[in-house]
Amino acid sequence: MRVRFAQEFGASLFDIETANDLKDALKQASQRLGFDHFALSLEARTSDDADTQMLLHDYPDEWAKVYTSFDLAGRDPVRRACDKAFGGFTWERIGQLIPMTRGDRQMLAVGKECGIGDGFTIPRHLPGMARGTFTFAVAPDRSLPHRWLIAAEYLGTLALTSALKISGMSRPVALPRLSDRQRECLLWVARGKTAAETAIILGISAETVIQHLKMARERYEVHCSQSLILAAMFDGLIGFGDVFKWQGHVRR
Amino acid sequence: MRVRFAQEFGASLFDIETANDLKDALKQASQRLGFDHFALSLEARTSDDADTQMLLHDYPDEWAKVYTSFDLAGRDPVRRACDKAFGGFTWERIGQLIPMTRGDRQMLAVGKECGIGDGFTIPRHLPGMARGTFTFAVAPDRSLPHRWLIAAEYLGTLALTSALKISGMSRPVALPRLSDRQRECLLWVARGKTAAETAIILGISAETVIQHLKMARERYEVHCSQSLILAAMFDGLIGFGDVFKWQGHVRR
DNA sequence: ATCGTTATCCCCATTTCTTGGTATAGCGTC
DNA sequence: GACGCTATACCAAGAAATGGGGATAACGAT
Repeated sequence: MRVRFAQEFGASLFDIETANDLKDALKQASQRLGFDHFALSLEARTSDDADTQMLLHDYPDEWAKVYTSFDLAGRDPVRRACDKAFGGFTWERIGQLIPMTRGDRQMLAVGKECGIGDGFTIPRHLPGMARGTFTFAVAPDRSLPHRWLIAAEYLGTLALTSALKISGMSRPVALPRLSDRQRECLLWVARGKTAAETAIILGISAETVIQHLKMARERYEVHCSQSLILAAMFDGLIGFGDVFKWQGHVRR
Repeated sequence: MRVRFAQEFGASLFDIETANDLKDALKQASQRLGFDHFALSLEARTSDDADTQMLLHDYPDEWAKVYTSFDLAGRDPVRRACDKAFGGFTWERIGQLIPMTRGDRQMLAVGKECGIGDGFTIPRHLPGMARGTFTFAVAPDRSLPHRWLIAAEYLGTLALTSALKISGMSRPVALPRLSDRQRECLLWVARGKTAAETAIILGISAETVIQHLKMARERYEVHCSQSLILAAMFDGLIGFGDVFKWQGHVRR
């Protein structure tokens, strides 16, 4: 029974200490569950140094080559859907999670040509700390083992937890802190106001607003307002609710 | 068999449209899985209204009263642990996830006095959009059904997904559609590139990039790049994963 | 065959942002 | 009292975005 296997396998994961061992174990486990391929991707913000990135997979070389050389990561619909789902999703459901462009469909088609048919992807996020996905995939002529997706999701979660442990990420990085005024200015800019408009709204000089934004950018070590807004939003300093709700009525 | 039950129950969740129906269903399901209590908490940032907060539970009145009146949410070790775990965790494992203070232990003890013994909590996050937890708990004299925690985690995830659907609702059509090129330009701008830099990256003229962005703004009926980025991100056209490197550019 | 969409390119005028400075004042801490 | 942080305000130069005009070509669908 697959669920029991997943449980036992999960227990064995706790002894794993290197990425290579993890990869081997995952390759075995994914096939045992009825999949042809797996891919684990983890991005964690570690203490002071750079961020940790881990990518383990047994995708066909062809696909990996196409994916990296054509910079497909930037247009991967699977990755975008990961920001919309609490739990694992089969790729046929992506269209329900996000709007699919023609290019998106084409990308999935190219994947099929390279040996990646249908897939099941598990997204996991720790705000401001880590983001990971685990994908199980089957060859184009085969179908997903729907009965065992629960076991697969469990296993994927454990794999990501293990990967997080391996990547040596225990301490959270200190988030940049903005002053109240800085955040306030940032929020109005995120709402689409210019610095001058924000100044009127807050009842201060436009130069001051510019100064606050300047300081905020310095703290986040970015050099444009777009990056500042997205970084602050990623860290939870501002949210879509803050940005959209003030508009009074529904955007859609 | 519990896993099959969880699957069937999960399917039934998709028809639920109100929080009350969800609560009734979850009460039944949690008991069927061998738990005494459940609690679902969801903070979602939707376009409708303000931020949505949903709290469904069948905890003893006493505990609910203590929890809210003493504002324990701010110092709840379970909540803190939720920021550290990719998957569900039993409360006995909290100490491995976060440092436990005396006050933390005391809080769990108070919970026991109110009828909440051991628990299993499932944390789920969608950066910038939603944060939710689902907890299964048993009475102080009973122990968690460890064999069915996999089914429980699956069920909890579906419940959170359902809650998100209920709170956000309204996913009609009318999503502005961007062409692939427009989206591509938008993505690079969201990554902090200027139009000129984007032009070099894409191998086209800067004027063309500006034109694509112009068209994209018109389709979304906004007049600045900030609003365009946020709107596109809200719709899932681009995601945090797309923005924060996967190409070697590190956000510190 | 025409229409709509997409992608590409160009010009111009104006506004806004970004970066580099400087400066005063209040507030709390050591 | 000195120090650090915050909020406020100003100046100047250059880079970038925005909004208003254009145009050509390829492609697919009606």
